[in-house]
Amino acid sequence: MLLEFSEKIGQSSSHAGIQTHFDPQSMTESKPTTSYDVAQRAGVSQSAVSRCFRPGSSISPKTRARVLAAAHELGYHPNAMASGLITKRSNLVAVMISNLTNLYYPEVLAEITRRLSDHGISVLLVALQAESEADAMLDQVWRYRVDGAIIAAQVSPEQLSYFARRRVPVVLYNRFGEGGNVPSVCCDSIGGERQLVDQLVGAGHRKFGIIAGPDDSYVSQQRVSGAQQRLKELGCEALLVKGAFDYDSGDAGLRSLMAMTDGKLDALICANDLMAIGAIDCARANFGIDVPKDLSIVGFDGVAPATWASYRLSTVRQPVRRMTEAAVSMLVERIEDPDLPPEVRTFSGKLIEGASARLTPIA
Amino acid sequence: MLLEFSEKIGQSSSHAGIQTHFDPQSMTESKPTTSYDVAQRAGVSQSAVSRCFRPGSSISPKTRARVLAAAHELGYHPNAMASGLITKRSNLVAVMISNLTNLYYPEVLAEITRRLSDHGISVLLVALQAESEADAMLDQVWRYRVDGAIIAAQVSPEQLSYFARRRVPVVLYNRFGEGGNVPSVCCDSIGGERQLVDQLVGAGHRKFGIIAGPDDSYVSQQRVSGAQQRLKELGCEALLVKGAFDYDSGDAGLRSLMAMTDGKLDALICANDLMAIGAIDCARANFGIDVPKDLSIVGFDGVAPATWASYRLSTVRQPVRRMTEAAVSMLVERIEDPDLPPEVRTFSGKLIEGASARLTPIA
DNA sequence: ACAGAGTTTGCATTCGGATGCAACATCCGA
DNA sequence: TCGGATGTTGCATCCGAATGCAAACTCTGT
Repeated sequence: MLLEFSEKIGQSSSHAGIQTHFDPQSMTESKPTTSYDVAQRAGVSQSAVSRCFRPGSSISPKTRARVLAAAHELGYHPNAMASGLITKRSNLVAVMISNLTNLYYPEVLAEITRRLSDHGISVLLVALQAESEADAMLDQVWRYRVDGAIIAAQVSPEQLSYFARRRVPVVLYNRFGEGGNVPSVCCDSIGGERQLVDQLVGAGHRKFGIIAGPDDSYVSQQRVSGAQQRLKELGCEALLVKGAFDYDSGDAGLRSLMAMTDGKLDALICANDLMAIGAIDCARANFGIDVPKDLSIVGFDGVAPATWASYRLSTVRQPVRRMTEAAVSMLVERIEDPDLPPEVRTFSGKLIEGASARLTPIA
Repeated sequence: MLLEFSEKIGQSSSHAGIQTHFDPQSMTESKPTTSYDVAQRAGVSQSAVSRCFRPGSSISPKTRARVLAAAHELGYHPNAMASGLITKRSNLVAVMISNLTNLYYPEVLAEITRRLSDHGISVLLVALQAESEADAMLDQVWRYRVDGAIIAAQVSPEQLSYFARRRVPVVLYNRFGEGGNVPSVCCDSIGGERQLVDQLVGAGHRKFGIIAGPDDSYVSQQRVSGAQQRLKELGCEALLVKGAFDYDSGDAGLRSLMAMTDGKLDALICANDLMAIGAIDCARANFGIDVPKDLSIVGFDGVAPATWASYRLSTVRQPVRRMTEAAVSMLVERIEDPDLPPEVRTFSGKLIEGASARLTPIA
């Protein structure tokens, strides 16, 4: 036996009413308690027990007290599988996330989980690594009859339409699906990048480099095209290299750009913070560049390390709390009423001046 | 309607056999398909359908093919709640994590999730923020009748014994419960710290500072006492300040220690990487200290930022893959056989030399 | 063609809680 | 004291898949 079973169970059997013999010993061996056990102990019907745990049901305070007491004594917890079976509500929501190691998502995940649990909803975590895994993982999602899903991962349109067909509400997080026909929560990448570009150009930068994220990333596309577009409007040239949203991509990207421009680069726009951090480290360590004096580097996201003294990254911080709050409430609303129209809520990020980019003209 | 329902359903109705009328249109409206629907379409009994999806059941290849075809056409997925109800196996495992924002846990979480899904097990994520939430969150855990739990969070002994009483297997991750009576997977904190101390002392450091983690953290206690003990053995003095495992604690801790020692500090041992990083930044930015020339700083964990060029932290890296692999397999074994004895598997971390500490004597 | 061994199949029941309905209790005013 | 409005309660049934059992089937050797 792993542990001592020492809890005081079956002691408070002093209240009146019909009672069957209750053997504390059997607790440790018997099958988990059911509503029938509780009903028997409380001297009521199973229905009454059920109603006790179902808000809004008709039950007298007296019965309720008796039942709750019995339930507590027996350590009873309603079986979510049984109740889900009949109510067709699992109170489970799938949260699908691609790369948990992205530094940005853990915060999002923690927030979402907390907020969902405020609604009495638990999280079925689906961590996708490779695109190919999605189908296998989705099988699990279907089996558990989740009430909805929050998706911050690459999911094919077919897979998305599968959700729609089953009428399982979905909210995309920083993605965009099916021409705006799927509810989603996004941070305004284009606006954010335009702000960054405006500041950088206003400060006198002219020659730009951009390190993009993976091709299939929606946010990368948005951020890059937002920056490119604004740079074009302002008559600046920009060289583009591809990255993978990770630290090493920042390093590699900067090296490529330095080679391409022969070192003549005013500012570097990275599609996320992690690459910006990699680029800063590379600039300093490998090229002896003073950031931001010789080169301005900006990122996007506002992850925790961006604020660290070594970087003090100039970036656009996504309003994680507001975004997760929106995602959860949009989802919960659609679980209540699946016919709500799709809606795309876009949030503006906050420009963080930081100290990795010169954002004002030289006096 | 949010999406076009254009999938080719009900087209491949060319195979022989008794068939009822099948209306593709009804797919979009009707209730989700059950094993009875599949049975009817395949012209077999519900039992046959069930056996098709249950490995090891007796079913002929022919029937199997028919059923699978029908299931595919109808988009059928077995209802995990219904099957869990009768088999008493939910195929759910609770993964409880305290502070997801700790940089170390996302990696662990991703690994664990992936490995569990290899066993056909899904993850019910429980993200604890405050200790006080644990009870409310555990209620969810009990309702879903999880098959087991992997716990990397502060959980009270009472709560742990609750698992034991219900015979729900638990594996602790980097914790230690009930005098070794709970299966657990740990990284050898004491050994790791001793290695660090040995190296530091061997390199000539004598005056040490230690920044601890939160009082209630098991790993913090282990790491700190491991370091203290070895330092004492080697006749070195060490000042201790308290932290909270976050970046700011590194900063604050270093400031305290500098004040206490009047700047005369040879080496700083931080109970985790994040605090070490905070301390490095603080040393450089606020005290103009050259790390590691004037001060050696070491951490513990081996998180991703520790490898970044700005830090190149000297630390002990936990073998995350081996540890998660052990945690998952220990749990799965105990789900199969709950009577397996508790077991504590300890893994040695890997010393990463890095460049934030001078680990060899001055020539 | 048939007995017998081995396979495959369907029937009926089960898991634990939710809920419509009817029976019952309670309380109010007249 | 009684009618009726309101509030509680229990009964019976249902949700969807798994499974013991017995019936039906397949195949083998003779």
